[in-house]
Amino acid sequence: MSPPMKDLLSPTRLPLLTERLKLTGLRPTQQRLALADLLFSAGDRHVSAEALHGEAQAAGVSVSLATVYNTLNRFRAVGLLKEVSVDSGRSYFDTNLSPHIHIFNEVSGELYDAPLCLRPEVLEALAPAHTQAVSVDVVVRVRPRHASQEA
Amino acid sequence: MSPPMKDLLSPTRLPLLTERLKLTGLRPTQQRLALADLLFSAGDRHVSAEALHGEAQAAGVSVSLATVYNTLNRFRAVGLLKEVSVDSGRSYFDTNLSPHIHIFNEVSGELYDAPLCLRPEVLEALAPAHTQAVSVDVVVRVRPRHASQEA
DNA sequence: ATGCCTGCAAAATATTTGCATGTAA
DNA sequence: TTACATGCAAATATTTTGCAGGCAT
Repeated sequence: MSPPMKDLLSPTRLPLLTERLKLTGLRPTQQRLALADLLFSAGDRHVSAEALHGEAQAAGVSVSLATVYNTLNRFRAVGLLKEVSVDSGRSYFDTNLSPHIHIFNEVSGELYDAPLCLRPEVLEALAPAHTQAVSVDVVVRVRPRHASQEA
Repeated sequence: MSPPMKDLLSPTRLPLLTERLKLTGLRPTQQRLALADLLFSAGDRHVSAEALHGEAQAAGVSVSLATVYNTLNRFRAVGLLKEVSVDSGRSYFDTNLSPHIHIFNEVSGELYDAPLCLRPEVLEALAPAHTQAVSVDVVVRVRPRHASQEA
């Protein structure tokens, strides 16, 4: 007996998100619109599938975890998201599509962004023969000062 | 009825590997010595737990996958290996301990090394207040030229 | 002899897939 | 109407853990 999912999106953002999905060739379904709203309406975000699922539930959106995974993978496939491998065993998805550096606090789990200044010709020069560079992922792992050595 | 594991290691490498493990505080057990031999006797390597387990089996070394995981984690904990997050959902361990760049071919799965030139003060400057940089991981993802867009 | 190490299996975690049903075009 | 999307559950995949027995010191 929950309200229709569309009512959870503001009339301002709904048409924009709908258009954005259509441009990628993805159908603007209710679940995709709701997840897109959570992802793209609040600045740059780094989320795990589990975390996004939790946010959706909290927002009253009915969506299964499998659909969250499928949606994140589709969004990545069409270039709406980047996947970040900062911690093996768990995937994070990043709404910041520009080349940048991830600062990962190994103790708190926080993930910050920092700008990356890398001339395109340098990136291309790194690719071995007969390959082209697709992206560069930089992760700087930090700890609180004076913390112990081991994870 | 397999031969003693020690016999699989050359008399030249055995004492070196034994000493290396002792220096880290790890007991030089047969399984650890055999895995260390596979890891450290052939230049820089990038291996997954599963792959290393397979190599050990092929070499006639009796070792369980759980022990491979435990051993890789211990080796990393004492600084003999670095862990690489190039592909979420699977861990790779790297015997090259110096700061460097990973060139990852997304299509073939190959992983190459490239030197990283980064002044230490630049790395430190990236760490937010009250944190210190522990390491920097750079992964350049490449594809064969003219390959399609999607993973 | 003591305490760390191993093997096995089971548990824990993370992600993908099959299929019947639902929904956008 | 037709093809694509969703939900659910089960299947996969990866890694960790508990415990009885083994081995290095």
